[in-house]
Amino acid sequence: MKEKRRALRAQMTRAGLHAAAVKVITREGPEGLTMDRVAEEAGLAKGTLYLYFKNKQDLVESTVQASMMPLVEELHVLLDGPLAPEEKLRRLPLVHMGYFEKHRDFYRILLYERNTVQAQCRRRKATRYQTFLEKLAGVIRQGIRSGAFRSMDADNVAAMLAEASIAMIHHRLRTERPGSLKADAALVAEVFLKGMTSKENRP
Amino acid sequence: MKEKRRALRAQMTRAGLHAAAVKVITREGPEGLTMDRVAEEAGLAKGTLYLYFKNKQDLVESTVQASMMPLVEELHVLLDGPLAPEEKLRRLPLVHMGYFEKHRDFYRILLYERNTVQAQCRRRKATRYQTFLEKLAGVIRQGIRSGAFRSMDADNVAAMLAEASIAMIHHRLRTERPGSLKADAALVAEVFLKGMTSKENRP
Amino acid sequence: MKEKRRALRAQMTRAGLHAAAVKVITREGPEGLTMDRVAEEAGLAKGTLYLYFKNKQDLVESTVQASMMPLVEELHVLLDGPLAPEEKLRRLPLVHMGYFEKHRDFYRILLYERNTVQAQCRRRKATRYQTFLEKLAGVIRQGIRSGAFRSMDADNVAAMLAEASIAMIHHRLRTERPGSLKADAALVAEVFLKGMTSKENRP
Amino acid sequence: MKEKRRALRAQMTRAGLHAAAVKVITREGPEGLTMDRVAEEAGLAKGTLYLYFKNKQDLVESTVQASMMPLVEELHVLLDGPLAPEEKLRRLPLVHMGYFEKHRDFYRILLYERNTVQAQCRRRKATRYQTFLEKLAGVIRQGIRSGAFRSMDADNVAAMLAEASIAMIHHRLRTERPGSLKADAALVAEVFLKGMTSKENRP
DNA sequence: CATGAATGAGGATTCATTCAT
DNA sequence: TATGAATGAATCCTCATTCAT
Repeated sequence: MKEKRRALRAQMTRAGLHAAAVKVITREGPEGLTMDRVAEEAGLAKGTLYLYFKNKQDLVESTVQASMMPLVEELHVLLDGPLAPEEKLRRLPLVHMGYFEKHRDFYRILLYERNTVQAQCRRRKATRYQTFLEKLAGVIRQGIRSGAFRSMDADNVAAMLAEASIAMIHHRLRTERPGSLKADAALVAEVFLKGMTSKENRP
Repeated sequence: MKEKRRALRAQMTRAGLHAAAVKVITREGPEGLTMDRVAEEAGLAKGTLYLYFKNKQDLVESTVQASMMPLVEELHVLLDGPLAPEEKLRRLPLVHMGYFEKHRDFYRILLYERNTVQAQCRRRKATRYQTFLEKLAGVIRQGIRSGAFRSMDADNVAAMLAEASIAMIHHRLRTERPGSLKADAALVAEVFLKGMTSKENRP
Repeated sequence: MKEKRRALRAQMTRAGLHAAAVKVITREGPEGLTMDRVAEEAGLAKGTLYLYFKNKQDLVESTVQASMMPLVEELHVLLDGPLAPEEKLRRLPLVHMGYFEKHRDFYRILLYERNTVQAQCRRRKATRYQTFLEKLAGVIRQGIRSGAFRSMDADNVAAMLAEASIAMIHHRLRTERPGSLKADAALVAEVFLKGMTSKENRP
Repeated sequence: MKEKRRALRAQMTRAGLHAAAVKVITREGPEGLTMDRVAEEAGLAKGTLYLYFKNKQDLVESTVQASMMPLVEELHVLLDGPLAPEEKLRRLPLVHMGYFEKHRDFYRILLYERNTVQAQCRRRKATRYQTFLEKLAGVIRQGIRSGAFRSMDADNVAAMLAEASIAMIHHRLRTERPGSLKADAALVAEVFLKGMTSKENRP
């Protein structure tokens, strides 16, 4: 009973600290993410952070994880689902872009993670992003086998598609009054689907 | 006369410092870029750096500028050239990717810039990258007007294309033995060209 | 009645905390002695420690006191006993060394105390160790008066003897398979007894 | 030329920092040795310390080394010299004690080192103190072989002798008006020499 | 022009101690 | 009594920047 209460409260504080970290990164950039500022943003003392996170690294990883998990979940549900590969790819950009449309703050986190990826690549520690890319490549390979797409390097195309979506998100966030989200997502989907289809392109 | 001599020598020292900064970023990562290390790498005293650059920021910006200028030059030559829009886009990825294939060190700089860009975006300071994107969008608009491409948001597609190229570069750098550069560049070009052509794909 | 019960329970808790502190010092070294760790080792909450000890310093001093009291007791019994001075000194090392042979953990405490003593010396607060040394010096003086020992500075010899015993303890603890405790204690006793006897060694 | 100047000045600054560290340890105890205080004592900024020492540990080790080297030198000269073992032991306490009589501040350093020894023992890293003890044990073994001393565990006696000297130093430092240094040193020497001789003790 | 010693603000982390429950 | 969340001072260390030579 009491255990649960306590665990619950701890989880809430952790969530609050995640939120504070996101705000700080959004406001000050990744370099500006200091324990002091997170604590201040959260209205707690510096030392308190260390009751909830072992490290700065722990705080950061935990924040990234918490921010991205729902998206990753959605993406995996889509990619693992029963739809045809074409349909999966068609819907992917909307899911991807929609998430950051809802949670604009998380875009900075996404970039933050992408950079961290560089460093971790050396240590060969698989990141969520890489896992996602591999699954996406798998779907593309399916599409190739099924004849929906022409033969090509699936890993490369997967990376291209993902980055194109992110580019769109970036562009929308920087634009004063971006157009319809659906339209933009559809653009990404169409370009890639058309670009990947096999047959009758050269009559 | 003497003025020129001096100016020339200064330019050479600056170039040497740019190179040193690139080496340091490549070796130690962006976080590891310190004035100390750049000075050591260049074989100069720490204080000397401040004779050539006002700031660390100045050094960094100048280094990025110097690293990217040749590429930007090439890209502008291509985009401003006499070729048809389709042909320009077809050649773009090879130019883009080829540059980083030759100067692998500069890829880290590219990423470094992309991050820094975020901060500068707020100050509404146009970056080279944005200028490039706009020019690329212009070419795409031409293609749309000429009927080569179907109607779509040129700015968005420009960003997608650029980021897709960068994704390919990234992927190649991380892969042990990447395939042929030409093939990969062709993949990007084909996907986008096909993806952008107008109707006649759906009969 | 109830008063006594309570006081008894309090004493037991204090004893448990002493034991916990000893364990922590033994395991983590003097620097590693933190209130957190003592609490954890004792299975109590951090705050609870402050119900039993005013301070960290209080806890430490109390622990040292508790660890050394039995030894001090034994030593005083020996020194205050009815034996002849020579016999007292002969038995001293075995008592001294035997205690730490039985309670190896307490050796760390002994060292810990010896350091802390430095600081307290200034405050002229007599320590148990000093009291013991003075009593030992008294016994030596007796021996000198009785003609068993030759004339010399009793305080100095007392300190020498005590430290020599500790050195032996230290040496034994660091040695993989130390020899017989009795033999080592006898060595200390003999060296000092011979060294202190009066003339008749040079015929 | 200039190199030498610079190196010389650096050495002087290092020496000054050693002195500052010694002062701080003497004044505040080993726990009180902080980089801040050393810097303040030396009249330098915190950061400056790190131009001369990699670490706090580096500063400490370097300080201990610098403080103890002359003594260690003297001791080794004595023990490696041509004298008979008895004579070496007879002179040892005076050398040992005389050093700290001249450099009273270094006594705290000696204790500091002795403690650190504990920690390093586990890492089996031989310390100067241990090296000294081993050499001393060697001399004692010589004396045993030559028949000057009776048979006994040389390592143990070496430790006893060394610690007895230190005990005397300690005692002298704590006493308001200690007696003659020579007399005290002679006391240590006599007790041990007599205590170690072989022959005619039991007539 | 060049140097490099010195600075000091800033950042991560630990830990004794308090206090509301 | 007992708890444990919260605190904030203290500590080690880094690094951009300045300035006297």
